[in-house]
Amino acid sequence: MSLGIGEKLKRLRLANNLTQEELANRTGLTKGYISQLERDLTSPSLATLKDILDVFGESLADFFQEQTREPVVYRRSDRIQTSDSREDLRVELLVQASQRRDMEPVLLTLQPGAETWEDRPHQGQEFGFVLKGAATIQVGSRAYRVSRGDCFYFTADRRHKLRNTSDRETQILWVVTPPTF
DNA sequence: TTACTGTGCTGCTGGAATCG
DNA sequence: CGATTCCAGCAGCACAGTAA
Repeated sequence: MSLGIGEKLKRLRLANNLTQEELANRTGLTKGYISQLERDLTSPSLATLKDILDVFGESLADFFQEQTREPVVYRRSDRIQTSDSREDLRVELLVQASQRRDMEPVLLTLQPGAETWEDRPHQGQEFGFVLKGAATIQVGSRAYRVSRGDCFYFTADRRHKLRNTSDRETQILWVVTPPTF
């Protein structure tokens, strides 16, 4: 969630212990106009915005970079279930889509006997950590059994898939790079 | 193509009203 | 009573329409 220009300007002003009137005096604007800006009832020209930011010692670049900075924390409620999900297999994106991502962390929840789709060879690597349960991961012609606390890491240049071979629900934190979801 | 005119939009002002 | 909001209005600019 990014703040609007008005809210951001208000925070800057309050952080600098200025009233709207004081800021107006320093920028050569009027206090009424400052009020409108802070409530997003109007938007400043580039020159005016620069004048205001000069008072706070902040550049236009810093101001807008802050506006578009991506979140650091992703909550449980932010998770998105992908269309790959089925009744016996849940695939949840832990981090919302972004153009700048280099990896894709996913939470896989497999019911007993459930199997993922078979992934074709592709560039990049895959990493998984078994949070609970146990499973068999097949990479190329070989199969490896992993259980809670184990992890796996392989180059994705061979066909690979995962199957819950235990009689309990199995949950795996899976990180794919580059993102494919 | 150029010049003129009307219109609408936007950034901003200034002072009165309201709020806490 | 200081801080903030409201609001009518002004200036400048872009743009479309029209006449020459």
